[in-house]
Amino acid sequence: MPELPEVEVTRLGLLMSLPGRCVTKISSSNKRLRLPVPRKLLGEYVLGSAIATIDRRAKYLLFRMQNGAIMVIHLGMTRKLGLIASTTPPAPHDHLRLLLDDTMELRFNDSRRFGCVLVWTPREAEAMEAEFDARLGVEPFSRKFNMQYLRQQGCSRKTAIKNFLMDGRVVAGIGNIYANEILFAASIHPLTPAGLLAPGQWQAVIASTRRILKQAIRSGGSTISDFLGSSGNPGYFQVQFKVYHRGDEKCHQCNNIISKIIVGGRATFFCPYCQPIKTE
DNA sequence: CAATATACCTGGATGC
DNA sequence: TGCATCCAGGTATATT
Repeated sequence: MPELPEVEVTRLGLLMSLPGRCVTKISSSNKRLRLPVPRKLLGEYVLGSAIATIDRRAKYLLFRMQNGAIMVIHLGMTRKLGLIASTTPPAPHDHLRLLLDDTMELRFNDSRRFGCVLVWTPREAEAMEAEFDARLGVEPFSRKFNMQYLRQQGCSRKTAIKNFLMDGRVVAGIGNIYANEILFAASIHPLTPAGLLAPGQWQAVIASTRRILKQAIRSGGSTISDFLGSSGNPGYFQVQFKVYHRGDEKCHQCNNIISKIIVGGRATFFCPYCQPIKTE
């Protein structure tokens, strides 16, 4: 389930060898992803062009082409985007394959088809990116992710802090797993209404978010070499989960039992002792 | 306007 | 063993 850290790890992996490579052939499945794959635009603006660099915004990867076009890829749920030897037989659910001039292939495999591929032409790229950017929340590692912003966004909202953190229009890149882990690290009960957080709790949210995401990126980064394999990269952060998927197990911090509840339709894990409802 | 529900999709786990 | 059912989860859209 790619959230910000997994997308960032993917980006860092691709950055090691993709910039400067020219796309020499494109094949795509006829399956519709979240949106149809823009085969025509891929042929016009990605085929025959070199990849300049790759950026990330929220959970999206932005492949900046040397001709000014931008190819946007969202990994959906399945986190399989990697460089593979072009001789490797195609796998089921390979939806996009970009052959490169060094005989490697960039393959996007998305069995559940929750991902998407977009192409912005050189002419429209700037405007599209600005519009795209405006719809998304602040990046957790940017200066905009600060107490003033969070209190201003959160003050009038009754929704649970966990839903608030997962709202991509407020903060970019936090999904269900990291929302659980961040709130444990911040000692905040996931059901606490966002509007009732005390200043110290907002500070804890900010610090914990950055710390957890950074740790996760570092742990995932240790498997970057797996990008050259065919099996995707598992990363190592899951062994560090403090609460996610640990319902009925003991809290590592206090030995009490981790609770599992449903918040906003999502499985939510927390330690009732370490994360009391408390709004100072 | 905020909050909640639903649709999209497949593979793996679980239940009978 | 095999079949049905549920669950996972990001995001756009619809509904309350």
